[in-house]
Amino acid sequence: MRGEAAAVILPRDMFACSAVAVAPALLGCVLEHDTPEGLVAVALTEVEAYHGKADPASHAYRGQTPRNAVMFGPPGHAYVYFTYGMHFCVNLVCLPEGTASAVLLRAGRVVEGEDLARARRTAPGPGGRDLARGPARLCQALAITRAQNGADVCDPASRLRVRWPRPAEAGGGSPGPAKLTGTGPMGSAEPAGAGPVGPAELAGGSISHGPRVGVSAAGDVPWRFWVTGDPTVSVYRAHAPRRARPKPVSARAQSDGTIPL
DNA sequence: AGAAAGATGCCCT
DNA sequence: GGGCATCTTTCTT
Repeated sequence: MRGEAAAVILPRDMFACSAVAVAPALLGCVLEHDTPEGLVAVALTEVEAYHGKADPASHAYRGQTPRNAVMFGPPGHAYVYFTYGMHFCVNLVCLPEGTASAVLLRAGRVVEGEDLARARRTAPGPGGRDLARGPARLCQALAITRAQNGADVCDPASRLRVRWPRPAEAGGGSPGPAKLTGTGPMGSAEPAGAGPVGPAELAGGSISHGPRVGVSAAGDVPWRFWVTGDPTVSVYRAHAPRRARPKPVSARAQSDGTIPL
């Protein structure tokens, strides 16, 4: 394949706005992870914005900790966290160092390395639709783990990076990153549309938005964005607290069940 | 030190 | 639709 255009990595400016503005612009952009096994790339179809210390649902709400430190760092880096004892999820950090805005990548359509993605996924659904549907599945398909926490996705030399889609991947004309608009005041939530323009919009696709999935706080804020009608978008699920695991018969019970008088 | 909840996914009924 | 796997972080004694 000679003459294939070099990948257009997203400029760091793309992440200069708040997550609420950046999130819709990321729809259609391609996240790719180059590993010794091969390369897998997904075009993002569903994302969620988390607005740092002002957002009760954000990991950063209660301030900086060792876990969420990357969120407080410079924009354009990946914040990867481990949850439920078995899953990884990946965010892209927005706003300058010191703030903690980030976009959770919830789903994508595999556009490259589908066989490898399928091999990594234990239970891929029909047609590959489920290969990267859901934040943990997306990480599994791309082999994103703790090792990628802090990775600079704006560095062309990075194994984990985000690029503009190629024309065939965008489903139409895809001229490259549009001029950035609304790189305005930071630290406050801006209405969607005030930020960068993304591939999904430029390709004429429609973007939907609604409440975020599985969050217990600020469930009314419509900060989830997805490509309207795309089959790879995950199903909405409201936050449902799991019942506490049945405790031992008594906290004072001994291993054989005896309870001291 | 201990516990409770978690930005989930899978399997079962 | 509901239970469960499984471990880390963070908040409460």
